[in-house]
Amino acid sequence: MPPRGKTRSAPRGLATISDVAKAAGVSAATVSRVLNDSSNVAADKAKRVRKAAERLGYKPFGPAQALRQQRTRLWAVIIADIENPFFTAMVRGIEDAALAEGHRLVLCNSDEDLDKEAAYIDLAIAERNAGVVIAVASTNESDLGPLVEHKVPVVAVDREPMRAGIDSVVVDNQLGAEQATEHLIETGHRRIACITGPTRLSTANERLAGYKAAMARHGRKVEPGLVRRTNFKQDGGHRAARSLLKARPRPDALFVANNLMTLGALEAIREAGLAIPEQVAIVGFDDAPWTGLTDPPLTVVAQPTYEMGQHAAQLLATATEGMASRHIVLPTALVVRSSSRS
Amino acid sequence: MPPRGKTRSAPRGLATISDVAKAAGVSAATVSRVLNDSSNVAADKAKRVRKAAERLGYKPFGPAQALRQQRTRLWAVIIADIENPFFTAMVRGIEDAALAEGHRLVLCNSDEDLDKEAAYIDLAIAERNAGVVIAVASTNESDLGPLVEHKVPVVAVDREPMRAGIDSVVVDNQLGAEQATEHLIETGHRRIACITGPTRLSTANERLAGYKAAMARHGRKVEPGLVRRTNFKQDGGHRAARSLLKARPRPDALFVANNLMTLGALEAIREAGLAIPEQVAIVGFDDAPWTGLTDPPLTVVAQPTYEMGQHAAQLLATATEGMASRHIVLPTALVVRSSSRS
DNA sequence: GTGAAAGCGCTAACAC
DNA sequence: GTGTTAGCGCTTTCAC
Repeated sequence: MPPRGKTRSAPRGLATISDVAKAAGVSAATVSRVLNDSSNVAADKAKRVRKAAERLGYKPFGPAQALRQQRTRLWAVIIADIENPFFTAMVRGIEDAALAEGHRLVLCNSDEDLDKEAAYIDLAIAERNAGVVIAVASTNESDLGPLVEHKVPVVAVDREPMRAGIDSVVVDNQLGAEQATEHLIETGHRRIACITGPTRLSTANERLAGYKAAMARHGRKVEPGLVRRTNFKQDGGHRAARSLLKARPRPDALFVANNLMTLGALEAIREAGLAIPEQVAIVGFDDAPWTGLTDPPLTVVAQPTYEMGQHAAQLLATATEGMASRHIVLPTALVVRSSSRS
Repeated sequence: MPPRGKTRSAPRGLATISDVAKAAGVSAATVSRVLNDSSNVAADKAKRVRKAAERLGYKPFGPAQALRQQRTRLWAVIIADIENPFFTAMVRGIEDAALAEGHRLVLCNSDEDLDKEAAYIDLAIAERNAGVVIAVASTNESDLGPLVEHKVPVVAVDREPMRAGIDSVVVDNQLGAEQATEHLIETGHRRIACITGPTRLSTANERLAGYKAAMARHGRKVEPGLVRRTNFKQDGGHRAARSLLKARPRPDALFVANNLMTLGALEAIREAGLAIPEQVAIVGFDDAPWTGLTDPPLTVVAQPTYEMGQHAAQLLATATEGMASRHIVLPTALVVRSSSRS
């Protein structure tokens, strides 16, 4: 038995296109044409259709459209950590822009896990999502191949994927890190350590590269012992900073390449009973609502997170088959507060 | 022309159910029966079907299922502020549980706006979403009627909607606020102010009620001038605290009923150059990654946010037509740090 | 136990 | 310009 009985105008369920057609005295095809203005329809009929649709509260049924057209109006947003305010602000930028384009977001939290990410990518394909915005779990290992093969438009954000030909929106991580490090050098710090993320993330590598570049430019040697790699989470930053602060001679400044890590590093410094910035200075990456209110307020490399999301949505909305890939690199800005200088 | 040519096994697009049927030498109906184990199928045939499906990488096409069954596997999550870590942690709880149940989340940010919320509710209905988790924009004005009428299962979280018969997951806001206020009283504060949210939010009202209850129980008069209502955002907390701190005699303690507001209040206290907790103590509502690292570390009423999300998902997954509504009230916990006592 | 057939709501090709 | 028709992929009767 079909889900509902024979077509009828009784308003139990939602109005369908043929309800509207009947009410307007035209065919379903004409209703479709009017509502998608895909072809010329006589003005009076068009008006009747619109009025009927309005009156019946007609909304086209997404799944039916999707079945017919083999694509939905849903964008999958695959991010690595939904609890990181950085991604959250970005998602908000995507959402605002998506809404304007008539798209909705399916939220996918890959949790920095390649398997979970792959599963979400498969789902996006199986469900014929109209596009995917992804902050890859790994620059080298994340496999965007299936998306490309199935012609699902993809935009990479924050983290640059290995694969060529993918639209992307990132910030100039290296320059941002360079400025942060340079700032620490110029404020008179001698032993500057760097805490960054795993090698599989382009952001972690570029920020480390920026740190090294600044050190080199100022004739400083990069001591391997002063560079730590860990996860991009609070606990990682905490562990790395704790271990760094045990080194003798102790580092007198920390450049921490991620917002949550910075929180962890702050904890570690506090636990060690060290004064900031007198004994240890600290500069973080990415601004957040709380950076001005920590003890002391944090100097950070701010990123235009919301705008990254907007740009990503824009790229997705304008993606066209066969078009050359587009890459947007947004600038960062050093926000100096008191964690780096007295 | 149909979207794809005649059915063929060529693997350009995704495998369909009839591809699997052909490969297994059975009918599409049988494939469906096997994959949904909806009816008995001979063991050998079942095995052939499963093997074929596996080999072809077959994934049922969501929209087609949705069209047939008049419902999707998507849950709409309508929250008021995606940039608030409180909601974010909750969403994560929902997501983890949803994944386990085979559901995906469509993220909707109502932005505390009734129109945006209504639009998202309409969309959830039009798209036949399988369920809705909602933190209403207004206890009194948010209209869940359409969802109920169209039999879309709904679970309210965080904020209790007016409408009866809706499953909900909330915390004991009043008790939490009472304990926070009592703590301020017991640590010797005399003029305790309260900054809470707009009257349209049950959480704002209940937390205010808790404040008043504690004051009353200890024989304190509630001075209207020491109660402020504003939005649940950082700027609201900032403005309210700034104005409160100008009062003479000045309040010597602030109970702030929301996490972002607390950040704003902290700013205001800092700008006024007052020592915390000596000149002004402060207790916030809701814990967050940064609460232990502000200057000074914040005493807060912690909420089980992730668990709220999980419970909401559980309720949604087990919602049954005609069932009595279920209400889960989770406890809060006072986390005492140094912003309330030296 | 299993296949054939119908139809969910929609759009695009085709006729006129 | 507009109606008729077919069919997207799937599930669920119905008939055997």
